[in-house]
Amino acid sequence: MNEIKKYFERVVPMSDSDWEIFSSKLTRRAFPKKSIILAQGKIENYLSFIEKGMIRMCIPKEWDDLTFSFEFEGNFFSAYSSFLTQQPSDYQIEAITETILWSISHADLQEIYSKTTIGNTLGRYASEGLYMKKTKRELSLLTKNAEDRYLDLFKEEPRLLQQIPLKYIASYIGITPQALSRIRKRIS
Amino acid sequence: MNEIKKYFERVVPMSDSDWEIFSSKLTRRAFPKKSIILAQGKIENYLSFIEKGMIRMCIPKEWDDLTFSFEFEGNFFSAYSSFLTQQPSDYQIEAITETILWSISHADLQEIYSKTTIGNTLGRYASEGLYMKKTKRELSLLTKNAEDRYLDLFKEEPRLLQQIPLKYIASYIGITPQALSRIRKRIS
DNA sequence: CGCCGAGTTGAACTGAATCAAGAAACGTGG
DNA sequence: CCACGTTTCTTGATTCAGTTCAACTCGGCG
Repeated sequence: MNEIKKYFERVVPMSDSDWEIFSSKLTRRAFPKKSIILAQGKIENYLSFIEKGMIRMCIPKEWDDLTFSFEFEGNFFSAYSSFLTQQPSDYQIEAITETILWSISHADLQEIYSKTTIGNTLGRYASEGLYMKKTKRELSLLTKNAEDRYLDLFKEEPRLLQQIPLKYIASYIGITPQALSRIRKRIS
Repeated sequence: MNEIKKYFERVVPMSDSDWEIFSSKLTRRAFPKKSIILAQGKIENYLSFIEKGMIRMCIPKEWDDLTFSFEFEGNFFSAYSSFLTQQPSDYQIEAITETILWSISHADLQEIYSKTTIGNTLGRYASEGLYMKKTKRELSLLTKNAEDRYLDLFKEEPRLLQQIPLKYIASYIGITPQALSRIRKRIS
């Protein structure tokens, strides 16, 4: 759980009392490999920090299961739109490996927003980060070919690509599993 | 300027005093056709409402000028990342036609955030909207072909496609001008 | 043991890029 | 207001990345 405090303090200094308020709201949640953390159509009630494991966000029905993002140890995630609007989520969140989360509920987070000054800073930082990540992906999809997108992903998260099924990576990159298989063969 | 109040009130009710505070900070800015509203590398100082005209956000150097979005009359825009972080903008903003904006500066907006309760609501609403727009575009780029993306754009904003140079639309869709020319021919 | 999902490989096909050249529209100066 | 050069758009021919369909292999699990 100490990892979470470190994460915050990379962004903004946090007083002991702020941390006290925040950490008291955290709930530990564990998910086995391949389990569903948030089903499509459900309302996202949590903002979660990944202590261990990795997850993917996807739309299972779209184009035979489309992956939109992966998240790994030491990062926050949420089905952001659903969490903010409290409407059913278009996206599904799945645990790729066994995963341990520290989660804060929507209601508790609102309370933190009202009780601490850093709440809003962190919230804005989160939304900025998400936005910029999407922007980067947009640029990549528009200007790069599949091979370059694969290499970019590999460069960022080499350790993970070992553990993630090829078909998920392919759908994230925006190509078929066959095409990715050929790319891997070509570059190795 | 009354359009702006209407815009806000679609989102959240606004008291007269809130509106008074807000509107007193608005500056009218006019730009001729093809002029640069914000050059790449400059820091975005404004959040702007389009009273008249249309703009596009682009990266002029990337892949020979890549268009990321269009914005039209009755909407807000900003080089969002630059505005929030007050760092130089990767994007350039250009007036496609003659354009009239009502703009609020970064400093004034901070003041409004502190003076009114709706400021934060509106700010969050703006970032949500931007995020969801990007998400929609991501899905479109991953699952649809160029022709469908063109038809989608046409469906949303038919009046505009007349006025926007084909090459900008092509780069927004993610194809070459030649390919878009052929698509237009095919579907007409 | 046998099955089933995941990955690999091959062959044919297709949407879009690229290269190239001509036509139309546009703006600027004489 | 026309003439010129420049930019934008169109059209054709060729090439290429990635899809689709199909068959085969491998590893894990009931």
